Amino acid sequence: MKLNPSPFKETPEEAGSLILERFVPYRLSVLSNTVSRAIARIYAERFDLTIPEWRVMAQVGRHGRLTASDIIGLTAMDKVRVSRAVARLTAAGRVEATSDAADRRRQVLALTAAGRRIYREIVPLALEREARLLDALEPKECQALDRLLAKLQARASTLAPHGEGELAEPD
Amino acid sequence: MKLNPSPFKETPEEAGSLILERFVPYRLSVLSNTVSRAIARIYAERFDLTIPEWRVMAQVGRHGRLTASDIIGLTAMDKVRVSRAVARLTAAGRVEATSDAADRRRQVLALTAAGRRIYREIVPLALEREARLLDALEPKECQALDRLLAKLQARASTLAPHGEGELAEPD
DNA sequence: GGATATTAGTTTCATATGAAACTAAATCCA
DNA sequence: TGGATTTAGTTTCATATGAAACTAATATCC
Repeated sequence: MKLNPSPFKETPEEAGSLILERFVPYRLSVLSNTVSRAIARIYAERFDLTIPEWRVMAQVGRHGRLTASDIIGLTAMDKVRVSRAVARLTAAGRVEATSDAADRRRQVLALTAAGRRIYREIVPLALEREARLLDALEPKECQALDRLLAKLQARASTLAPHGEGELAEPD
Repeated sequence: MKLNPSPFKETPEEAGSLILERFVPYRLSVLSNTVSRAIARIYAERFDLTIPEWRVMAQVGRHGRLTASDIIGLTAMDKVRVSRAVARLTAAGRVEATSDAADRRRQVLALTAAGRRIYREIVPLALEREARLLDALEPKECQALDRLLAKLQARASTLAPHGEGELAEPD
């Protein structure tokens, strides 16, 4: 299969040379980290929440009762990260874990009243941040972004070791 | 200023609710990490290089003689990360650091012969991975991606604590 | 000239990460 | 039934990270 040359290095001098600032994996990494940092700050400062914890709360807040395994499937995080996030959330009284009577290996998770309160507070803030980011784009560009992210994720998952995935650092 | 509502949650039931899988910061994070993982594997397995080291080599390989400060400006990495990457690269004999006679706080970095050899080997592999990723897109979409990444990065930098930036983890 | 403030880069320290090993509970299957 | 395998989740351990403190050299200001 002939690969589509990147449109970013069309000029002849650039063919075969690598300019990091135009290298898409690098750009994605820097962008993702800039955005994450901005959002993580809200979670951390106002709610003492890490990103893994936020993801757990987002899923439990939306879906109701979930097990850790469900969350692993829903959040692209590995089980160690989920386990630790859940441990911290339960310690903080934001999530309650009750062991499933039908299968006592499983813990069914649900937000506590305090957890729900925080959830209701965070969601608008998170949406507002996202809106502020997307506000840099025209509505059509937003739709294009949606499609591009989906296509790239699908492709990237086939290139990755395991499938899709999350890790701590980037290029 | 009225914020443009995200086009991904137009349906009324979704307004004000947050679906993580559609949340752009989350999607960016997962995509970036999937891509990074796939590329980092090449660097690590074949060359025993970390991503920070790869970035340093990419910049020194392209620009010739640079100081650590130059690299900080060019790579969105903080000085600790650059310092460690450079230390490992010099220990491995891939980069040579000579202290600048004019300002002896500075170390001027350059690839050694071994470093250049590796650099020439990696660049095509990295470009090939990028091409394989972008090959999921139409040429027009590639151009759109280029523009979207630029716009989003510009906006994100204004939302972030410091400016643009890199960190270890994401949402 | 010489005290003070900056700048380049390194080290320390506390925290986050994930692969691999582990524990406990189900499930398989003979 | 009862041993072997799988699955849910936790713990261990080695590594990566970055804020803050630090060192050394230069620039500034009087």
